[in-house]
Amino acid sequence: MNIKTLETFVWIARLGSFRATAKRLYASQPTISARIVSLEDELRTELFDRTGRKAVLTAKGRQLLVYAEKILQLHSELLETVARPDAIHGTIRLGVSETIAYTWLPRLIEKISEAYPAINLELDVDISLNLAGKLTSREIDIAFLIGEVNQPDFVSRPFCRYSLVWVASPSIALPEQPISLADLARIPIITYPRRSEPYANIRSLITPTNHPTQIHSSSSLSTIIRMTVDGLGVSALPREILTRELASGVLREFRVEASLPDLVFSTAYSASPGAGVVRAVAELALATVTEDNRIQAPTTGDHLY
Amino acid sequence: MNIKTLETFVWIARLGSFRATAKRLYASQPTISARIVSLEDELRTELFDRTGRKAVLTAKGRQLLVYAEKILQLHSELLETVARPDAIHGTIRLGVSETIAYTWLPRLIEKISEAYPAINLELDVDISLNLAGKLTSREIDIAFLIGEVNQPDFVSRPFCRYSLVWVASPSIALPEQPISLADLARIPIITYPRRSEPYANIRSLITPTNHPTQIHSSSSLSTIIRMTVDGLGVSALPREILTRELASGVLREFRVEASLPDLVFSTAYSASPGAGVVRAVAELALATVTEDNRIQAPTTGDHLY
DNA sequence: AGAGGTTACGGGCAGCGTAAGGATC
DNA sequence: GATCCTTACGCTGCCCGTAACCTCT
Repeated sequence: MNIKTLETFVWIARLGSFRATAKRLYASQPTISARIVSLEDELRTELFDRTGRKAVLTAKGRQLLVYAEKILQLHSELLETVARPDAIHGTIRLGVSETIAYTWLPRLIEKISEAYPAINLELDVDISLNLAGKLTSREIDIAFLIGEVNQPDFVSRPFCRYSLVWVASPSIALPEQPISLADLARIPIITYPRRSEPYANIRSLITPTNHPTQIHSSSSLSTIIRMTVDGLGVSALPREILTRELASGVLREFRVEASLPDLVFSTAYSASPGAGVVRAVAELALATVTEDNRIQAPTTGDHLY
Repeated sequence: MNIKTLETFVWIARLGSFRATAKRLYASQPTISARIVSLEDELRTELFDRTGRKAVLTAKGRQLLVYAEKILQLHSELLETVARPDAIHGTIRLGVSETIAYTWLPRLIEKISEAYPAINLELDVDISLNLAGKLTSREIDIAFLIGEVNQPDFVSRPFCRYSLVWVASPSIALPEQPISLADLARIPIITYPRRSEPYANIRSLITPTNHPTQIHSSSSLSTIIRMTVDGLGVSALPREILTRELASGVLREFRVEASLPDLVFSTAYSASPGAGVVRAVAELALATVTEDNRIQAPTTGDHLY
């Protein structure tokens, strides 16, 4: 019995599937089978019922799960405590919403590589709704997303807030004074994808005007910015991702009578034990934000993508 | 990192020696070295200071020890709980005083092989004083001995009691009535080794008579019996080891005015974690005694040695 | 010199991936 | 038939023991 085998066992218990575990642990499916067989041989007990679509724990398997999770928990605590940071290795799957990717993600990644040079990061940029789904299906280990993940077994903590500013190309004539919602509704709006919180906020903002406003949405922030710069519409975005465009004058800020709610981002990750490194990364993320005590623009003006 | 490596680490910490650990774990000394080197490489930390006569833990090593012992503890609990009994394997070093070896040790061994067929037993028959020493130096895992082991980190529980009967060869003329201590002191006495509790008890029994009694002692119970049968002296032994001799009439019981204290045996083993199987064997030993609710003679009249 | 740990090296076996073979829905 | 796990098999790499070497007391 070794720790790798116990980890395999725990992941099968979590995912209900040998195949998914193989993918999760970057191994072939027969390898996963072999590990469990060896564990079952050693304990002379069947651990999973493989008939049926999902691998389901037997009674003995449930007993083992308790111990295995405790051992994995201790093991990862051990690594955090006694290992020198560069000895902590492995792959962490990071799910981030694009706004994060545009702002302080580069700094976070820098911090992570600095603190844990041997950790491999896998980035998955997606909208928050999908990130939450990927988190619960354990396709990613930790997410930085809009809103909170209100699932049992998941830790979710708000950690930064962006207020949105309305911007438009100078080619669109707009007054210095705040414009009314009715006026806003007559201009095409480019924003985050449908099924995202900002989209819903804008939708509910202009719905009362009863105007059939054109709303373009894109899952790519750089596309939103590009379209706005090209004068295809106006958009409401965090000021932090627009530093270059506002400085060079290709975009101009304008004001609207009604205000949009801020975007509140949280970090979320599985609360189940054995994910000490993930928790450490979450702490690092929080520290990265709080050390400046406020949100800053990325150190470089260049976008990530 | 695997459990075997952690176990190796813990044993070096306990014994202060790579070499002793190699012996303890039935491996070569370079193998032990290699395991620790690999652990140190993985954690990128030095765990032992090898200069000097003893291997001594570094600060990081002490941190690791805490986790390693917890993990080993969980691992052995896991084996006890979820493994089918015949899957529990390994070697247990059993230290027993000869009286135990003569009486219910065969039944205990039978019970152990029955409950845990894959466990290897290593027997070490010695006098109780030496057993206590071997226990603290971890040469044996569990001991069944006279008296208690009053050491920190050791569990010690009394579990059976033998009263001693005086026996002599019929060739020695002795009255039916109890004889006085003065009379007893005139006969050579054959008993347990010096530095043993029974020897001390007999010594203090006859010292008041001020008679220069001949006391023969032997570390071999069968020799004591043989000498007594041959009429070289009388002896005080548990009735349970004399069933054959008393039945065949080669020994006869006689009474003495003063009485000797009973021999109280206890089981003792290390209280430090990671020795779950040892504890299980201790429980089994207690059960073996208490199920009959009294001490019995061995099922077979034949002696072990 | 002797006790104790490290280095060097060759052999065996455990564990891996690929490919083919059931079983269940 | 699709999905999922098991079996078969060849290969790689790790881990072990032996032997020689180094380093303190």
